Amino acid sequence: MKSGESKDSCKLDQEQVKNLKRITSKIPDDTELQEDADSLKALADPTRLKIIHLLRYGELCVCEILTCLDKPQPTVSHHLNILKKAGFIKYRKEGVWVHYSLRDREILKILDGLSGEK
Amino acid sequence: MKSGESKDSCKLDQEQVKNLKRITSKIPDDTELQEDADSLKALADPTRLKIIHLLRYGELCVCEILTCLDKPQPTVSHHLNILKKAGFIKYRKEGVWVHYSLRDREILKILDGLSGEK
DNA sequence: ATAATATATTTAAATATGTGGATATATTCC
DNA sequence: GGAATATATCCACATATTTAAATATATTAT
Repeated sequence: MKSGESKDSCKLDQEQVKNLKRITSKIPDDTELQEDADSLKALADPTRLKIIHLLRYGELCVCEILTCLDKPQPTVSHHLNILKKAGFIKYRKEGVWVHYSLRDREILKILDGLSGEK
Repeated sequence: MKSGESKDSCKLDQEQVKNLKRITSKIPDDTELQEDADSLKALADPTRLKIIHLLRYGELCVCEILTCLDKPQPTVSHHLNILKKAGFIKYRKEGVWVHYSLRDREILKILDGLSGEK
């Protein structure tokens, strides 16, 4: 193998290289890709998806969410924390109670876009 | 603690219970939630998001994708496999070359819905 | 103050996932 | 048939994630 050649890649002709340069200039940079992946990762769990769906109809306190989820309280608290850090939900404290709600209903479009078609 | 009470949940009044029943009857069942989570998990990786973005402009063979990604070939092959299993991409063999393309442009709506707002 | 309640944090174990080297397969060319 | 090339699979390691028990915190009621 001559120097300058990569072991992993193959021979692309002039036109392909030109096409790839055009494409790569249009796609999001690595930072944005990482952020988007992190957002999706926060959604990519059945328990957390269920929480989002529950909150679609208005705010709920943790104990209400708990009764819908059939998971121990620390587990639910952990998932709420992940959704909060990702910016999908917010909370409002009222005495001992903590009421969670969606921060922005835009996520619902993503969820609705998932079911059925792909 | 009396029998019949759950340790993890708290006291909900009649109205709250009624409200929760109404809500839970509307949300997707656990099977669908799991499927949606699996789909999102397949997207929730920066390398795979980049592949989807690259394919937005038309089909590409593996070696073209390779030159855009700066990752060793087995790693890229693995990510392509995950996207294929999840149903986001398809391939077309042409001799030694394998050309990948989007199976449905609906995903692009999800990606475009991510950037910026939340 | 003490007790009871709602929620969060800590921690550890089990499982899943990303990565990449080594190797296999499959197709084309000579 | 043998060499070269494009891609896939196997495997092992490192890291991340889910789960849940134990414990802590914070608020309210007595």
